[in-house]
Parts: sequence; structure tokens; C-alpha cells
Amino acid sequence: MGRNLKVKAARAALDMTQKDLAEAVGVSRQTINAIEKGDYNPTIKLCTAICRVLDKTLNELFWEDDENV
Amino acid sequence: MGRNLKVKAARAALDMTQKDLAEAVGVSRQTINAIEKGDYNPTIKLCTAICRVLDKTLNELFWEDDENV
DNA sequence: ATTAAATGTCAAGTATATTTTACACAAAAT
DNA sequence: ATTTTGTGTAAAATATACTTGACATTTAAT
Repeated sequence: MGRNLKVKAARAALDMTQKDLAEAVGVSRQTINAIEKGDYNPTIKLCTAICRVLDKTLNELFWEDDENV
Repeated sequence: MGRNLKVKAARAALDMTQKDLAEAVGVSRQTINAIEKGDYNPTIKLCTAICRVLDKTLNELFWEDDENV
């Protein structure tokens, strides 16, 4: 898994810090950092919460057309 | 969380059993059953794997426009 | 040059996703 | 009638998402 630049970009577009996003979705700042860093696997509930805050959809932030295969 | 009828329908459209889908994505049948039953919260990796097998996207199977708010 | 804010990372703990084994029930097949 | 296949569900164990607290580094501000 590579870094999730889409989340980072969407967050930046709203001028939110990792801490801001973390508080908005109710997780720790480290969790947001880990998601953007990309080396892990959040739950769909958290992904959906992030999407709602950042005004994006799951496909926009968490779908990759070319994952492998 | 309500039941996920979208996964159930997409699976039925391909004439796959819960067991078939479970094996295709590499989890237990109970996990698929629990997802369709809806009372829980899979990881995005598993959701993505299910989407790939069922030839759907995250938005199609796991996004709900009207969750709450 | 210093301070503060934002980010990256780590280790130990807690919460929960997922497995395994097992059993009950419904529907379809024989 | 009875066997088989698909589904719903539960309890105990394991894997892993997520937290907490802490520290280092970067970036922007003063």
C-alpha cells in the first residue's frame, strides 16, 4: 500500500490539520497520520466518517483502480 | 447499521454463495454473513477485495447517501 | 535564533475485527 | 422422508485496528 495522498490533499483543501480531522471523526491523530502514511488498513466506518468530513466519497478517497491485477 | 443488501444482491447476481465469496476474498463464511447482516464494521481492505470479486466499486456496495445527517 | 505548530514515528496497552468450531433451520434435491 | 446445500447465529480464541503518551523533526512564524 502506498501513501494516501488523496486524503492528505482533501484535508489540505479544507485547511485542516491532521489533529483537526482526527477530532472531527473521533480518532487519534496518530490514526490519521497512519492512514495518510498508507501502511495500514482502517475500517470502512472510519473511512466513511473521513469522507463525510472531507466532503468526498469512498471511491474518491479510498478506491484505487490499479491496485494489482 | 442496517443489513447490506447490496453485497447480497451483487453476490446473487453472480450466483455465488456466501462460502464462495468468502473463499474468493480469503475470509471466513461467518465474516461475509456478518457483513451482509450489517451489524459490523469490516476493514477497507476487505471491502475492496469484495468489490473486486463482485465487480463493483466501494461506492456501489458500501456507501450510503443517507446514513444520518 | 527561538518558539510554536504540524507532522512522523515508536512502544505498550485496549478495543474490536476475524477465525474456528459448532449447532439450528430453511430450501432444494434425491 | 431424508440427505444436502445455503444461511443464521453463538462462544472462545487470535489477529489487528486504534489509543495513549512520549519524543524527534520539520515548517512557519516572531
